[in-house]
Amino acid sequence: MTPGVRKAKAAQTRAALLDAARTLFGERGYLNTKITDITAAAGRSTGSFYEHFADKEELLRALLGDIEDAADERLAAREHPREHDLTDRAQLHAHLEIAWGVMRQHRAIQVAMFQSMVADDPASGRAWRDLSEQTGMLREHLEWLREQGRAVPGEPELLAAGMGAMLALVSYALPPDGPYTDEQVVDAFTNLLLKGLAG
Amino acid sequence: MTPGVRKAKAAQTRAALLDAARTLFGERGYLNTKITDITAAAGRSTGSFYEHFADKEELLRALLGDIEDAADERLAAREHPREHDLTDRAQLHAHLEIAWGVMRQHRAIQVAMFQSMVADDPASGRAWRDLSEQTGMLREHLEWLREQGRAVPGEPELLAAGMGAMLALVSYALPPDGPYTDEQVVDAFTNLLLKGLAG
DNA sequence: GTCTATATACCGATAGAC
DNA sequence: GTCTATCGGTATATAGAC
Repeated sequence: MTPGVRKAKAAQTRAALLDAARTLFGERGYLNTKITDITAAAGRSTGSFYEHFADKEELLRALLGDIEDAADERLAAREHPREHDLTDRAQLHAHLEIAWGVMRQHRAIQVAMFQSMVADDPASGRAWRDLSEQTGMLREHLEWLREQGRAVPGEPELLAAGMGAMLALVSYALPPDGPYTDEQVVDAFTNLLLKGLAG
Repeated sequence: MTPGVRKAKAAQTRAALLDAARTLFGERGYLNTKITDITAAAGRSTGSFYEHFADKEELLRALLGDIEDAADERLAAREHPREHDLTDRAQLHAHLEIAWGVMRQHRAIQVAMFQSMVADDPASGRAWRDLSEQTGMLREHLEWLREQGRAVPGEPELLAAGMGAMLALVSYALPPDGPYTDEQVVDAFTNLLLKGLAG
């Protein structure tokens, strides 16, 4: 066997592990999926796992690349400068639709990330850091609004985190075959955030 | 020793376990706190734990009574019929302030409940059930609004869950000594939800 | 690189003496 | 009711053959 072939086999194993993990994370969640479950589902041995990943968390980070690529792709389709006016219905709707769509399309990974975040030591501050980082774009749009002299209903970081929290937790909790369609969710939250209850 | 005294000692042990658990849940979270950690912190033996609780989850349910009592108490101060107009700034603010205050004052228990909920099998549907139940009051207020012929920006259950998700996850993530005061948070979310971004 | 087999560690839960 | 001691199950990670 040439080195190239062996390398290809290794890549195949790595891909099989990632695939199996994604499936299992979606079915039973991240925390309830053991490393031996992943290797068994991938048809590999336990020991083989550690040739590719140091632990389960590192595998999750590798999966994370997928969802980030998907998000970047959807965002690259249109330019995304700071100068987005979230008080414009169409622009707010587009932002929520993309965020919700990515979370739902890669639900297994979102579930895994969410569980991993919440299982961490609460005192580590990771949850707030993650939430703040993942809503950085929303925050920048709000900061831009404020720089334009427009009234913003509170601290941009706080508002962005609140909106992100709403989407993330509802997406985590709402079953895939739940009672509401994606459109219902996006429309409801667009209305709620755009005009608020007193619109 | 009379039976009465022995009973009192038992109650003391039970209380010590609950106290120790609450402290540890606040420090390291629910998932990272082992039963032996609780008994050690309470100055009792491992075996003694099972005389009072079947497992860690049952202890959490016992702690849950505390937070529910606190919420009921704050709500009993004023009547809380369905006929609350959440499009009125003062009433919305009051609701958010109470919910946020209870979560922050009993942060250890909220952290524990949140971790317990998220650690469960995602396919169990528990997360959505919990979220929906805990926001039942908001939902009823919205349903009442709708019955009055007022426009509501989406399905009441969905909107209520979204608002609850925002509060719950931000409260979980935001450190107790974080960069924002309780007032800032409540005001920001009141503004956001009352008038929305386009207020 | 992949496998089998195992060391290591940990935690939940119980048995039995007091 | 509380204690000490321990069993039993389980998951991570490694060692060594192929």
